Amino acid sequence: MGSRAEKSALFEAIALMGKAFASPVRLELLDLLAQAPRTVDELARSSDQSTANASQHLQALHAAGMVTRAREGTSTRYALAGDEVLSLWLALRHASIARLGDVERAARDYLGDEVDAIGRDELITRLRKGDVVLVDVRPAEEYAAGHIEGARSIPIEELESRLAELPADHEVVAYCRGPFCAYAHDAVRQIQASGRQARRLQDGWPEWQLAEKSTRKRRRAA
Amino acid sequence: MGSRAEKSALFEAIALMGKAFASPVRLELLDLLAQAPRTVDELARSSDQSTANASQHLQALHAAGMVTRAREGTSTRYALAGDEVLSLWLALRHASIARLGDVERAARDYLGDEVDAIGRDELITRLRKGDVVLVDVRPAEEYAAGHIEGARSIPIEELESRLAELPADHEVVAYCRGPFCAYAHDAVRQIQASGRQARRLQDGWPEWQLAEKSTRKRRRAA
DNA sequence: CAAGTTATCAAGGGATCTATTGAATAACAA
DNA sequence: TTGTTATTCAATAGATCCCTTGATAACTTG
Repeated sequence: MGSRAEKSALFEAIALMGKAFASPVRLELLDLLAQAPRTVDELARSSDQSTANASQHLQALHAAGMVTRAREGTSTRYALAGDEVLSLWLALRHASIARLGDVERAARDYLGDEVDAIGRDELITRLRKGDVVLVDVRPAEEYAAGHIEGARSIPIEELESRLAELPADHEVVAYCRGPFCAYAHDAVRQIQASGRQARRLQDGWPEWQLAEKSTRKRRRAA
Repeated sequence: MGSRAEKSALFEAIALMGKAFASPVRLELLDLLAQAPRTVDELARSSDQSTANASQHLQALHAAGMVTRAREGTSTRYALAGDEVLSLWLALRHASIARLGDVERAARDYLGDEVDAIGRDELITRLRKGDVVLVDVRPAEEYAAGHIEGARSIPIEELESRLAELPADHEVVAYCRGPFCAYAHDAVRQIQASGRQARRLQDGWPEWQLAEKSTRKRRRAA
């Protein structure tokens, strides 16, 4: 007990999970799974990987305990293994933004010009007052897998043809997968171009969902 | 904007930090730095690595933005780069405990039999009532670098000879580096063997410190 | 049962990572 | 200056990781 060998074994066991974060492909798969469970094929297509490669990386994530796997007839559906994993991924993203300038630079390149954002707290009070319309611009399946209460689904590809559904006299808030997802940025630009007021929610569905759970827990404790 | 190349660049930038978690040696170095800043030589000795190897890993951590480096005369002192990094490390440890059975098994092997633990909330109320004595059993330098308010320092190596300093009529709570540190476990066993009541604090100094900061922030916001 | 999907397996070349060794450098003290 | 200590650099061999390719397995549907 307390020997070097046993201490090393401990850190090696943790590094097994750490290794899972060492590949950009796996990170992208995790990011997709943070929205909704998906099959290998869907994940491979969304991340521009060959099926075999996506499958291999998913197996690595599975071995690291980060995703669960469920057979569904002819296909296999992978999902994040739990909230610990989600918050770990969000913590990595957060820390990398804070510490690596390249991440912010890469994000700017990918997202284009910054658009006005609104924070969680402000959105909650505005929603309570009823003077904003909240729009989920992710694909319909992701909305179906979970969304912010009170949001309506208008996938980004349908937005242009459904602009008329949005009120002209209220501000519109759009949200999507998270701070690195281009959908909400695009949506805000489109909505603003139509003469309406619009902002994007600072975070996306995964962050919102985690925040909900932790405030609920804190309230229960108090 | 929004192209595959730019999206890949984004995930590659994040993976730069993710790669830092892929090696057990680097994790151990991080764990040591979570207690207090240290020089290369100290880190190498504490982690049973050659100086050159420790230096190389520290440089990798530095490139990943996870540690800062400061020259101090003839030596170089490394420190965690910020709270985001600390909470990221704690999140990894937490998720690995939750998801990888091997981690818990390895921890049990390293720590020996479980001893009674006390949580943060209970400790706070007991401290307020003044009916427990809180002991920091880490090395004196780590106590000096930061400790729980109201704790007294009795490094584990000195504990046996200083048992008399502990009151027999109050419960003693010992804490150390964290849930994977053997010091508090050992301390509780020693104190109990001397006929006193003792428990270990569930978490260690790093967790406590982060929790302090986040409750303070929440209170400021409210 | 045959054909078609979907996912995994197996093997290999190329890239990357790791620890070791020994030399080089920087700061300081005598 | 010369020696001492603390750290980094450079080179290297061995291990591991990554993606591709082609075959295989599991299951569904016609």
